[in-house]
Amino acid sequence: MKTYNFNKNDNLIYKIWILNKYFYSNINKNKKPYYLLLPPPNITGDLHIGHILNYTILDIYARIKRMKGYNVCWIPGTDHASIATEIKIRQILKNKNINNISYKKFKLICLNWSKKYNAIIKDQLKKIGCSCDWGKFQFTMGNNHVKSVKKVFIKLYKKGLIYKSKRIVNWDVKARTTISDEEITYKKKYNYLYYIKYFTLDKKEYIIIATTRPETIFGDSAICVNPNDIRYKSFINKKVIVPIIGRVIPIIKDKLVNMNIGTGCIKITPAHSEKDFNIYKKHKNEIKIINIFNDDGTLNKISNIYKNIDRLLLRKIIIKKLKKLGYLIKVKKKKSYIAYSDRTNTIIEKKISLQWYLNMEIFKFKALKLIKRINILPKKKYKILLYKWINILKDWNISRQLVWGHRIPIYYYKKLIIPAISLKKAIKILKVKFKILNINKSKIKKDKNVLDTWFSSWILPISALNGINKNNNKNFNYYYPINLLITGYDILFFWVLRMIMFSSYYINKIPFKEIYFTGIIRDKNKKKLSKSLGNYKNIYYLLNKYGADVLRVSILDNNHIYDFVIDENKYISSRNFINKVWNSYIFIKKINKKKITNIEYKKSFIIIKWFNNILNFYLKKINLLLKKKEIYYSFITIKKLFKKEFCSKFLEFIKNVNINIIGKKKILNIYKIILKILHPYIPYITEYIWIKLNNKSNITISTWPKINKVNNNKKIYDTFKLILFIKKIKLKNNNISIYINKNYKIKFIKYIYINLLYNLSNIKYIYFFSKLNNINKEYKLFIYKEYNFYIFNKDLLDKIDKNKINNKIKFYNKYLLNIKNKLKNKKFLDNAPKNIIELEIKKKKDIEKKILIYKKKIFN
RNA sequence: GGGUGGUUAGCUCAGUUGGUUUAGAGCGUUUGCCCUACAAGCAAAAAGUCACUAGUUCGAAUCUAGUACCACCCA
Repeated sequence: MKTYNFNKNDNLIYKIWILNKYFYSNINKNKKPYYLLLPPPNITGDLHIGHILNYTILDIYARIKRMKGYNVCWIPGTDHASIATEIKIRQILKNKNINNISYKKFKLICLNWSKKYNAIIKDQLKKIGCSCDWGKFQFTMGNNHVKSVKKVFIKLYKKGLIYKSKRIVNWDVKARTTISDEEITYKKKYNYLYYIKYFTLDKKEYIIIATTRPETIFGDSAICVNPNDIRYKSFINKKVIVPIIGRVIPIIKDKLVNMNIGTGCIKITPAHSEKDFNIYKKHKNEIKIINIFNDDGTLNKISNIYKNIDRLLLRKIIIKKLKKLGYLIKVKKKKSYIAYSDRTNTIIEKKISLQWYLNMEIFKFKALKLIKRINILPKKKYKILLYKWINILKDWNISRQLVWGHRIPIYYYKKLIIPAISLKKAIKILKVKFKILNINKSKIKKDKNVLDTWFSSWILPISALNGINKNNNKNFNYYYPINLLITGYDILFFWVLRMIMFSSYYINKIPFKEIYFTGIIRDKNKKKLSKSLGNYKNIYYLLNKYGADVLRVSILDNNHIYDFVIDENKYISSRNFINKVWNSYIFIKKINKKKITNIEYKKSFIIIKWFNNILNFYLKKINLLLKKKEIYYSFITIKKLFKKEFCSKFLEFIKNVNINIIGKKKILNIYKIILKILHPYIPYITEYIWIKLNNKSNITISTWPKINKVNNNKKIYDTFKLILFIKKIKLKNNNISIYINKNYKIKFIKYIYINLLYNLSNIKYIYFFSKLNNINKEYKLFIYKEYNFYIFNKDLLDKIDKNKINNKIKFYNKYLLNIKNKLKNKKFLDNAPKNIIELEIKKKKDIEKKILIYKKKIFN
């Protein structure tokens, strides 16, 4: 078979790995632990190529470390993603025209959804080859995790860090919940500023306010001006009438009002603006809070005839009416930034609301102390960013008005607030602590809010080892902290920073020793891959079309430190690469063992020795790159080793000589080393070939190749350099004779090397000369570094276009002039290092010779 | 408005301490080859004002500043 059949093999191979428990990890004091955590994907849908980027790089590290003898424990998991999942499910229900669903039923639907997608995600992770310990799988709504989250909440609550407070929050009218500041995107949009008249009680005077939101007049509590504003001094403490609704409100003064924006005079709606709310707090005695919205963004009872009309529609109605009644005097177009919800892409409303908050000060303090110990890769910029982020952190709104998520473990009984892990515990506390004996169970009420998703994922590094339910358990002490966390920089704030804060506070330890940030895969328009845009291909589609190894190569073949794009070309070139790996196996298998002469044996032996040197060189380079965590460069190097060195050179040479049993064994050893190096990057095909080669054990548990001690034989090195050069300039079927300067003859004096030269580069004759004059003018001069040699080949040179040669001569003349000027420059000669000057002189000589050759070509 | 990153061949990008780079690779294009691993292959060719301007330096794709465009993050 000429192409590799991944569909048949990949599943089978994964089964072999699982059956042999290769990825299973338990405490082994003789081995160094290597703890990895899979950044849990959301269960909102299946995985896309963006996830695969992180997981592939993680897998490479897991496999290399395993091969290097570490006890690798890679814990996989998924995130229940409370808000994202809930929105998704509600949307699906809405499309099916299912409304008014009960709490219990909805929760059940969510649970079934999570079961379905947990299974899909697990399957996809396995299909791309992730070597996770599946026995340790973590779902953020799993039993162990739910317990841990509750425990953490209660502990923080008891310490007084969690509190309830009425504040202005971001309200997503579609999802009907609060969302955090981080879940908001500001979009540049044109907006209109409306200038509206507010008359005083006697209707003789009026004041003009400018607002972008005329529909909020129902919530107007006051008009506010800056106390230093001369224009409005006479108005202060007077009263005005709100247009249309006729409510009387006071005019107050506050320094928070900017005199230069609009008319310098604003209306105050404290329930729906953070700034207004701040002003309200200072004037509590003078004004009231009026909430005008329902949870879905329609107007409430207070608006009377306008109730249940959406706010955006109402705006149009109100503007019309204001215009008709003569209140609206001016409309101004204005560019502004409008807040949209990341979750539902709807305009965010500000709303006053009672929410749970977590005081972050102690977390910030503890994290800043320990963050220095974390090694941040690949760029230092993220470290600066982390500090910056920590410092601007406000108290965290941790409650969400959703169904799907961790219910806040707080129970209310009459006026008592009881933090408890379960109803049973709450009753016990009531009985024991508060000594209430006749408890009316139906009057115990649980808090209706759920916790922000990140409140459950920030404890994951600890809770995945059950370190919260059983602190200092054996597993936890052995594995913690994570050795290397790999994740996209986009969740730096949401997740990474919070894990650092939690671990620092809770156990006074860093959660991970090292963090490696990757870029993000984008589409051709440089947009993030997202489910709502649908700008990516399904993973199953790609797996079926190309297979896991091709997918991995397509990802690895980009510098993933930055954001990048994968186009169809990448998949095709990666497929070609995998195919070549497969065909290298077929070729190796077909090598015939023959009985051969001593000279033939020596020839094959030299080729093998030469390649072992190359292999060592590459292995050193790859080890160094891996140590520096330069994963992209390591892959590029490995690809080059396989394609350019192993296939194009080594295997091509092998074709030209006969091989005996010993030779084949040595070739197989080389091939096995190549496969081992390739294995972490393309695990499936390498394992398949490994099995086909009749190895007793699997490549997954083989050891990483060591650098062999091979004598650096200059003679071999020089011979192959020359062979490769001749191959480069020689076209097939051209009769080439080569003349080598006698001074260098000594290098090839041994028959065996001469023989190899003939054999591998297909030269007809090799002559040695001592002086240039001795050579027939028919021969054309080529220069190869330190060797002077001539090649006889009329056809080759006749083909060369004279114009092109002229151009080349021009180019080299210009270049030569540069070098000559450089060498004339005293400053250069004084300042530049000796070797650089020597190099320039050498360059000059080389180019002069080249020009001479080209000139000869033309005039001959 | 503030910050970060980018601009190198038709496309996607490398270029790791300024000098072993006379700017490279893959894909695409053109040419020649089905020679018993691979046509998803091999061999070769064409293709570039390194965005622009100034500066530092003996020497700049590389360092500094500014400009333009693109993208992302934050408010």
